[in-house]
Amino acid sequence: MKGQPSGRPKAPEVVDPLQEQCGVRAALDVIRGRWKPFILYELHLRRCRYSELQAAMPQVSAQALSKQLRELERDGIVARRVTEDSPPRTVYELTEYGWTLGELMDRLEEWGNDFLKRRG
Amino acid sequence: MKGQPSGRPKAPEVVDPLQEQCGVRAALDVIRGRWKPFILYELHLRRCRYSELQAAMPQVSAQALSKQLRELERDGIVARRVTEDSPPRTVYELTEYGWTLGELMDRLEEWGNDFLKRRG
DNA sequence: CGGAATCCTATTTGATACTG
DNA sequence: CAGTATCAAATAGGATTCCG
Repeated sequence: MKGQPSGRPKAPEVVDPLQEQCGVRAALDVIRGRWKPFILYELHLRRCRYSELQAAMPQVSAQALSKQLRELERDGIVARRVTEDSPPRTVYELTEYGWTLGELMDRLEEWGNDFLKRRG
Repeated sequence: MKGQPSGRPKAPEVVDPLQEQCGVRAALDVIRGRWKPFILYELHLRRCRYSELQAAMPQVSAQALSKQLRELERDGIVARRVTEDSPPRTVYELTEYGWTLGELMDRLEEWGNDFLKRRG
């Protein structure tokens, strides 16, 4: 999450350092965006061009896709690469660090699927 | 650097990204709230009364705490129990199912702490 | 004490249009 | 193709107040 707790205009801001340094929060912030799990899923299957990602997720708007990709880039999960071919192509792929999310995503999916089953 | 990606996600066979039945999304929705990780952390240490949770998280408002607790209740993670004592006390505790989140939370924390270290 | 109701702000997401 | 700009809508979270 960006910066400080934002909704406290009047009170003097005391930010609990433990809170900002919380690993769980940090991890959630990285993967939390609405489309990020899907982006990660697609990119774990193959490198993708922007338009391929759009095609794989027809419901995401261009703007939303851009934003989530930039955030994933900023966080070192995804790399944007322009190929040397002609015509050059923009491709997105997981960074090496991005691949370390794999196990975590597996757990999330595992727990989440069980949750969905229980909830019916 | 690390060698080859060690945690390569096992590709779930067929995932329709359009479907809202995505396990990852479901899991994230359960734990995503701003205070939920902290609530889960506190409750994994001990049963807590409402006011104890407030004391443990001085920055959360009563309204926000209520809301997150109700959501966790709805999702079967947390149980609200009123004791038979006099005066009666309201206590919150993890359900049995709630405890199954433990491993997932550990992974999140682990990855997140590494992320924070890298980011400096 | 343990909340619910109300109101308000900030962040997130989406829709649409436009550009190199 | 690969985005950006702009605006509108939805949502999350906080502050304050009030109640049993």
